[in-house]
Amino acid sequence: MQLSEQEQIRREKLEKIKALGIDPYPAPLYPVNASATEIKNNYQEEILEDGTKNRLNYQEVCIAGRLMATRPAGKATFAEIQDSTGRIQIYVRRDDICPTEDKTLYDTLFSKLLDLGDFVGIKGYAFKTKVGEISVHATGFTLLSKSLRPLPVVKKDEEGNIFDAFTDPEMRYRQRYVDLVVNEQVRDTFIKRTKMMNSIREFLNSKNALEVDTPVLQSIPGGAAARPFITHHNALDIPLYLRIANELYLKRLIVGGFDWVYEFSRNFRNEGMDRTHNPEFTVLEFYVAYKDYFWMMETTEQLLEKVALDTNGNTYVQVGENMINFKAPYKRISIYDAIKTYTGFDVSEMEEDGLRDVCKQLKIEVDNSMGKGKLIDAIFGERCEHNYIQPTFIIDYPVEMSPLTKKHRSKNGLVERFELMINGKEIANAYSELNDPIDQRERFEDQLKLQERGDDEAMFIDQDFLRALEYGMPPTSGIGFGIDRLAMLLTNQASIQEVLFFPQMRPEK
RNA sequence: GAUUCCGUAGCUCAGCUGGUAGAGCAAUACACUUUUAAUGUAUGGGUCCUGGGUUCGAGUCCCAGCGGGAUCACCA
Repeated sequence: MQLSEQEQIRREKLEKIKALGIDPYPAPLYPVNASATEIKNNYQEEILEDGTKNRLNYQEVCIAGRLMATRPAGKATFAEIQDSTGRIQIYVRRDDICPTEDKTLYDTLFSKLLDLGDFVGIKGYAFKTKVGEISVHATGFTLLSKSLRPLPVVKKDEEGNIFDAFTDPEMRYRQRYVDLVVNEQVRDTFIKRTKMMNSIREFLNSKNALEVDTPVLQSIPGGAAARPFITHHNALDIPLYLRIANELYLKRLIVGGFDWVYEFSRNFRNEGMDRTHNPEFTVLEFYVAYKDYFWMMETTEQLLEKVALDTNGNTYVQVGENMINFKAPYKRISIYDAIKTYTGFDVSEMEEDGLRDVCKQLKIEVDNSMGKGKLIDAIFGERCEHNYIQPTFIIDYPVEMSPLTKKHRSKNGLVERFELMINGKEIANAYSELNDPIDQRERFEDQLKLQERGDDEAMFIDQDFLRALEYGMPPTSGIGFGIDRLAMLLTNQASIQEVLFFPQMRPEK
C-alpha cells in the first residue's frame, strides 16, 4: 500500500504517542456529560456590579468529538471540537493543562502529535471569549482515537460562505463517512429522513396499525410489474427472488384477520439506475380492512400534512423552483380528464386502435406489446404527469393497467385506484383492493396473455395468493408510498443518492 | 444500454496553439498566552485514472478501457 506523505507522518506520530506511554486507542469509556450545541444554547453568565463575570452553568463539562480546526497562538491554542450535535470552540492554555514543570502534554502531545480528525475528550468549563463566542476552557484532554487519514478541510467564514467544499459526488457516495463528517447539510438531510420515518410510524401507530415484517426472499416475485433480482437457495435447490413488492403478503395478513398492517419494505428491482432510481429502495405499504380508496385519499392527506409539519415545521416545502404545500385536501382528477386537459383527446371510450392513433398524433413512441392500459399510461406519463406540481390525486385508472385493483363501483372499464402526484412525479399508488378471487384469477390470466405478447414486466401468477383470497378477504384499501422520493421532496434533493446513505455504485477496482 | 461532459498533490481547483507541474487550504519547521477562513517566515509533497498510439517531445492530440456526473430509454 502506497501511503501519502501526510499518512506516513500520521503513522509516525502514532508511534511517538505510543512511545510516550499513551494508548492512541484507549478502551475505557469517556464520561461525556455535555454536547457542543447544548452548551452553546444554554450557557449563562452574569456580570457583577464590579464588572467581573460570573459563570453560571456548565462549569464541569466533559465533551468529546473530532478535532476539526486549530488556531495556535504560542502557549495557548483555540481549537474546534465537532460532536454529533455540531462544533464548539475550545481554549487550551499550556499552563492550565501542564501545571508542573513538565510541558510535554501541551508542547508535544497536543501541539505536535494531534491531527485534524483525531477524536479527543476535553474536560473543562464553559465560558464566553472576549469576542463573545461560547467556548470550553480545557483543564485536561484525552486522546480517544487517532486518525490516520487526513479529512478534506472545509472552511466557513462569518457569513457562512463555504470554502473548498467536499463536493465530488463519487467520493461523497463511496466515502459517505467522510461526507457526513465534513458536510453538515448532508447530516441534516439524513436526520430529516429519519424524522420523516418516525412521523409516519407515529401516525400509523396512533391509529393502531400493526407494523409487520414479510419475506424479502420470495419464490414468486409478485405485487408489481418489474424485473427481479434472482438468487438460489442451496439447501432447497430452488431459485428465489428478492422482492419487488410486498403487497401480496400484506394482503394475506388482512385475510388472516388483521385490519391495519404496514411495512417499510426494502424492494429490489433489476432495472436502470438514475437520479430517481436505485436498485434497492424503500416503499411504505399499508392495507386497511373495510375501507375504500376515497377513505384512503383522506388518510393520505392527513398523513402527509403531519409528516411535512413534523419534518420541516411547515406544510410548505421548497422543492427546486417550486413551493409545494402539503396542506390537505388535495385535488382529485380522473386520468381521462387529465388526458383531455393536456392533450385535448377524449380517450375514455377508445379501444386499443384508437389509442394507438392518438399516440401517433401526439408523437408518443409505442410498441406492439403494449395493451390498452400501457398506452393510456404512456399518454399520461408523457403529457400530463409533469404538470401536477401541487399534490394531486389522479383517480380511476383503466382496468388493464391495474391487475390487483377492484373494478369501479359505477364506471365501466375503470378501477378504483389513485396515484398521488407531487412535483410532477408519482409519490403514492393506492387501490380499493381486488378481493374477488375469481376476478383476480382472470386478471392474472390477462397478465399472462400480455407476457405472451412480449411484455416482460407482466405479473406472475401467485396461486397461494389466490387461495388466500378464496378463503375471503374483507373489502380493503391499500397504498404504497415511495419513501425515498418523499424524502427527496421533504429535503429538497434532486437525486435519490442524496437520501440514501450508501447508494449503489460500481465496485472500486 | 445510448449520448455527452469530467478524472492533475490529502481536499478544492489552475495548467493557452504540445516544450518536462502550479495556487489556496491541509502537512512539516520556527515565532506568537483570547483566536475564529487566525497570522508571519521557511520547507516538503504528484503513477497528471489505466493501457496503447502520433510526435524529437504528451497532463495537453488520437484510440481503447475503467470510474463518476448529466440527459435519454426501462422503471418507483
